[in-house]
Amino acid sequence: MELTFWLLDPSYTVVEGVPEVRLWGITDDGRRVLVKDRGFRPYFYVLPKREADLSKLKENILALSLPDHPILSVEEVEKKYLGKPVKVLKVTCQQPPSIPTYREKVKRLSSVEEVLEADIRFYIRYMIDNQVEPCGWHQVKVREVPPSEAKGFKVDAVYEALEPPKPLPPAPPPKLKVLAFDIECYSETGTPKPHKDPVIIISVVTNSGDKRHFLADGKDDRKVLEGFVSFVKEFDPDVIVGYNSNFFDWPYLVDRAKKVGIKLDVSREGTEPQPSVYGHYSIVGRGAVDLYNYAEGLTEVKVKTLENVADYLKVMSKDRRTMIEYTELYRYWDDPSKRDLLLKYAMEDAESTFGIAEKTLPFLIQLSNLTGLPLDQVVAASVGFRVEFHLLRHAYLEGELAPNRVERPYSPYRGAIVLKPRPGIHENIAVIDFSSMYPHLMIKYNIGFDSYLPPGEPPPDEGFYEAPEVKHRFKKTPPSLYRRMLEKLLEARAKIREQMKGLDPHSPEYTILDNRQQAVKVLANASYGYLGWVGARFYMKPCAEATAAYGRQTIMKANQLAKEYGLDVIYSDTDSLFVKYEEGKVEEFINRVEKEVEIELKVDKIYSVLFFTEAAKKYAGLLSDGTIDVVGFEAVRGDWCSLAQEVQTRVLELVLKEKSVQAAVRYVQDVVTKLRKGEVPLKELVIWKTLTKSFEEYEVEAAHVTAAKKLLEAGYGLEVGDKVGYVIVKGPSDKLADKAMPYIMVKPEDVDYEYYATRQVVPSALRVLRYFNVKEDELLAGRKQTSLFDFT
DNA sequence: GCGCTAATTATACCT
DNA sequence: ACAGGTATAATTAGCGCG
Repeated sequence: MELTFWLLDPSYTVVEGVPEVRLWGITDDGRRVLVKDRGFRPYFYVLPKREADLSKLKENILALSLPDHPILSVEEVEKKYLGKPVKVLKVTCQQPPSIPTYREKVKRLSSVEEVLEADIRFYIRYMIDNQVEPCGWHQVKVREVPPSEAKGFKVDAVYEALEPPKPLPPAPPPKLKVLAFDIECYSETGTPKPHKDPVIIISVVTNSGDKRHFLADGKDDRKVLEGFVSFVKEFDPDVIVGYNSNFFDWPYLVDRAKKVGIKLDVSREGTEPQPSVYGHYSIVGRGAVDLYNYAEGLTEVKVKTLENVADYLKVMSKDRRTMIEYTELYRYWDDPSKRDLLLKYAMEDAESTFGIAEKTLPFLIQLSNLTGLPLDQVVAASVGFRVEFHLLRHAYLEGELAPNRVERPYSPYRGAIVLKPRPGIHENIAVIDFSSMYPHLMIKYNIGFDSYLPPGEPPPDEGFYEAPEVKHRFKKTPPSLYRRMLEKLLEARAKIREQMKGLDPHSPEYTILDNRQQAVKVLANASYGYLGWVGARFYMKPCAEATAAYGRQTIMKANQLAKEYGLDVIYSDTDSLFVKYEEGKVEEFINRVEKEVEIELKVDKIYSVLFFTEAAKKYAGLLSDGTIDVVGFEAVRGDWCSLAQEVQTRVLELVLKEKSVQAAVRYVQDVVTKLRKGEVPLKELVIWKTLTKSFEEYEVEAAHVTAAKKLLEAGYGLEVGDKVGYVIVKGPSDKLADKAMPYIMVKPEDVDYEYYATRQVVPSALRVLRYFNVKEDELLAGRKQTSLFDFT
């Protein structure tokens, strides 16, 4: 029979010595199913040395075969390696776990140059080779496995694939069952530890409208764990989402369940959550998604707490949230009069998580489908790996072998051009930029690891492109794999955007397409950086270096033409030009540049008023709708206290919009006065900085590090990558590092308000106001003198 | 040892 | 673990100095 299903989660196992790929999915009629395929075998490639005798090598490899998990075959196949045709041996084995062993043995054979693609996970290999796509629809010929033989699989039906599934054209995903959860633990001393601290609450929200708590019995958490497990089994979610669940909830639940003797068998094959690739927890048959991974990509949110992210995504407003300090949680559990509040708080966490999932899953589903990484993995994988898996799919289709991942020393190269801005206020400025400059340059000059012509190699008849300055050469034909891949991505995006035009922006069709085009954009934009990443399989520095060099040439050309057209360039960074907007001239200029460099150029924004300091990468501009863009300034940097950010934002508003330096000065003076009187909430004085390495690795004493040490002493778990919130207090010495206190330990009377006045508020205001002759003294003096002139 | 500047370290931003 | 370019603050090293 034929079955149509949408692939949610791939896994595999070895049954009776045979590898079995397991495709967990949802059918077009809404049944949860498992499709098993025992027809696929793991393999790797052997690149022989040039002088090697292939038939001899074949024999030598086969001689390594062990009876328990044999080598099934060694065939000679034609492939390409970095664009060059090669004869390689494909070594097919019986069992995936034997691959690493055979790889090591084969590698040591004298006539072997390299072993390739031995480290690609079995079910990923299966999907690549059969063009099976995660989060995509497929059709497959199957035989149903009788229910009596399918016990232990928590699905509506189990099938055996008679041949590999075939992908179907893109269509909307099925209705997925989504469950969001969050746990609270009981700890009187800092971060809870699973060996001693129980789970007291698990709150759950589902998209069937269910919201409920599971509670511990006092400090006995057996009931809460059991309740949760049986609820998961009963609701049977396709996707389970948490927030920081990879680092907290799942490992904690697993440890706790073990400790109290409860089986956390929440997967669709009755197994526990397992730690897996990219630091994520996998639950077989479901998509376990940690939305913190998604939040890591939101650069606009500086401190990525659940509350902040939910607020930013308009899922749950921050000022309407029930907040309880982590240190206080246990008191709320112990005190019957406060417990309801704790339950409310816990539920709001689950609701926020659920809300974020609703908004982000459609995009993540598209990203999974496009890259070929399973949903749970694609969320956890970094940008580099997303690009890489997408690339692996292309490489396979074109017969290109994937190089091995090797450790390389960091090796930087020259990048883009940034011009110094013209400081001060400007009016009517257009920001013109090249669309997707790097991808288009790579296409135009056929850049790629397979088209690269190393020094000394004779050029082909068809000719080559030679990059400026760096002189790297690339064959003009055939089109590089990178070029074809990027063309596909850019075409796909253009097509999607065309389709979107006819649709209502609020319709589900529109949303799906929008998510798809965003996913495509992510990949296209990261493709240039990937080639210069020393961790990349397809690392090829000359490609990245040449692309950057062409980029410099292109923007320089545009700058030169702007001058010829009488356009005043005020600033330029990488692929953008800020020019005085003169309508006719700008259009003519754009046409000319497009003709010369063959890359689309467009007016991105027009600022009615724009402000620059002497510094590059910082500006603030007023748009016609009255909004102000702030770029690069302290106001958008997460390592300044929010009071200083607020002050700078307001100052920019007063200067750009109200055009009143005087009002800005008065405003700052008022804030300074208030600050000195202690009338500013402590919260606004917290400075957040990331702990980027372990304590021992720091070479100097930094404020956030000393604050972090104090947190650690008090029992709080802190890890590399965490943000430390501290406040500067009147300290034992003048050294700032000695005066930094974790904000949760600070009393308002301890605060060093002079620090905030002289090192936070006034500097951030002065960054702008000093261009209008405002002096530090004036701002610090409080409101006395009336000031100065306006620039208008 | 003191007071200064220059160099180094550390972070977060922009395209 | 996508890239390089840039700004900025704070700490530390280095230097002159009876």
